[in-house]
Amino acid sequence: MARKPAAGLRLVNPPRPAPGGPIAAAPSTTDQIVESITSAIVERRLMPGTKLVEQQIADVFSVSRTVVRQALNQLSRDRLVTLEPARGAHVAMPSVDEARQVYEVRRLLEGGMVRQLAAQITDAQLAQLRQHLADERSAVARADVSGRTRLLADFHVVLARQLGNEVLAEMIADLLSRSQLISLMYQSSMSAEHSQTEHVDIVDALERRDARAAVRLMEQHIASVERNLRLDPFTPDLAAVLRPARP
Amino acid sequence: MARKPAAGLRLVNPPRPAPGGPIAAAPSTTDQIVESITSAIVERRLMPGTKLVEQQIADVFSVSRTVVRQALNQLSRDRLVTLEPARGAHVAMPSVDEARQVYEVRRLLEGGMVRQLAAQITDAQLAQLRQHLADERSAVARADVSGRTRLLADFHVVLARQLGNEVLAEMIADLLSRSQLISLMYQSSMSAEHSQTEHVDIVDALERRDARAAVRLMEQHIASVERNLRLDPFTPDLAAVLRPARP
DNA sequence: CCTTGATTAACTGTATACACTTATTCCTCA
DNA sequence: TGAGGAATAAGTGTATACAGTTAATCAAGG
Repeated sequence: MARKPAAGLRLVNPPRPAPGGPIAAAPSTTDQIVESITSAIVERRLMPGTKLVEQQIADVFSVSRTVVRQALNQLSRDRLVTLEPARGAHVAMPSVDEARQVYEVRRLLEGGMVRQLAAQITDAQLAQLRQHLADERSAVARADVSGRTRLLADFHVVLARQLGNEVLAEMIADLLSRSQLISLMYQSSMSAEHSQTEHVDIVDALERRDARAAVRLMEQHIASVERNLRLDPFTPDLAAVLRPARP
Repeated sequence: MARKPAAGLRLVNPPRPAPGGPIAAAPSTTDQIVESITSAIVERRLMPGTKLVEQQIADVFSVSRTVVRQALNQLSRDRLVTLEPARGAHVAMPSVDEARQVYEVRRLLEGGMVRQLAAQITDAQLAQLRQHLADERSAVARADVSGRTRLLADFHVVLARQLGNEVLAEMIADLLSRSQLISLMYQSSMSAEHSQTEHVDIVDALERRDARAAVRLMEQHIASVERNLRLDPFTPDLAAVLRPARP
C-alpha cells in the first residue's frame, strides 16, 4: 500500500458541517461513520461476511482507529456487524434461526402496533400515510432501487411514530435494518410492487378503522416478506454469501 | 461548595476473579465494567443524574479511559446513561413520556409473547416456571431485596426464552433494565409480594393453556406495575430525582 | 505434493499524550 | 456585597504508541 498522504497537519476543520441553522443534534464523526457503513451494508455495497479492517476504514474517513472502533461497536450492538475478540469486525451473517426470530418479533410488535393505531389514527395521519404510499409507488415506478428500499422500510417506522411512541419506533427501526441485512443475505424474491400494494391494503384497513383487518394484513405482510426469503437451511444462497470480500 | 472528597464513586466491584466454572464467552474487561455499572444503577447505588467521570471509573477498575469509554458507549445504547458531547456521561433520567412508552411496548411485546407461549408450552417448561416462582417467593420471604428484584425481572426473560426466541429475550431484557431504572426514579410503591402473586396467576393461566387469560393477566400485571409509579407530571419524586449526586 | 513448524506480517486491544471544551475559582470593580 | 470576567482547573475527544494475538508466508521433511 502506498504511503498515507501527509494527513498530520489538518488541524483546521474536519468535515464539520456549518453549525448555522436550526440543527437538531450535530452528528458526531462517529455517527457519520456508522451511518456510512450502515447504508453500505443495506445497499449491498458491503456483503455479509466482509471483514472490516479498522485502519482501512480510518484512512477512508481520515480519522484515527479510535473513532472507527466506536463506530464498529455501535454497529455490533445493532447486530449489523459481529466482533470477534482479536479477530476483528465482519459484516454480520444472520443465521436462519435469527432470521425467523426477527420476523416473529416484528409480527408481534407491528401487529400490536397497527391494532392500537386503528383505534386512534387521525385524518391528518392518514393523509401523511397516503403521501408516503405515493412516494413509494413513485420510487417503484422509477426503478429507484435504493430509494424504494428505504421508503418501503420507512413505512413501518412512520406507523410507529404515529403512535407517538419513540421507544417503539426505535426498536422497529433496529429490527428493520436487521431485516434488510437478512433479506439481502437470503436473496429475497419478493417484488417491491407486491410489498407496496400490501402497504396500501394496510392503510385502507386503518382508514376504515378496522383494527382486526389491519392486524391480519400486517401479519400477513411480514409473513409474506419472510416466506419470500430462501431460508431453506440446506441451500442458502452460497454465491451471495461466500463471495470473496472485495469491495 | 467544598471540594469534592476525591472518591465520588463507590462501585465496589474491582476486577472479577477468574471464572472457574463452565465458560460461556469470556467476558471482556469492557463487559465487566458494563455489568458492574448496570447493577450499580439497578441496585440504586448510583442515582439518576449522577455524573460518571471517566477517569474515576478507570481508577476503580485499574484500566485506561479507553476501556471505560467503550463501556459508557454501550450503556448509553441501553439508555441507562446519557452522553452529552464534551459534557460527559450521566446516569439516565428517563422522562415520564419515555416511561409510558416503555411500558406500552412491554404490554405489546409481552402480551403477544404469552399468547404464543400458551399455545406451545411444555410440561417441562411449566415445571421450570414453577421452580422460578418458588425462588421468587423465597427471596421475597427472606427480604432479599436485590435477589428478589433480579428474580422478578428474570421471570419475564425466562418466558421469552421459553419461546425459543433469543432476539425477543434480548429486547425484553433491555426493556426490563430501563423499567428498573424508571421504577427507582419514580419511586414505585408496588410491593414485591403483589408482583409475585401476579406472576403466579400468569403461570396458572399458561398451565391451563388459556391464552386469552394469560394475555389479559400479563397486560394487567404490567399496567399495575406502571400504575404504582408516581408518574404524576406535576409532582415527581423530587427528593429522589434531584438529590445532588453525592452518595 | 502435501503437511508441518517456524518466521514474519497484519491486525486488534489497551494505554498514554495532547488539543480542545466546559466548569470552577478568584480577582476586580461597580 | 455581588456581578462580571479573566485565569485556572477539570474533563472529554482524538491521535498515536506499543504490546499481544491471529493470520500469512515460507522452509524443510515425509
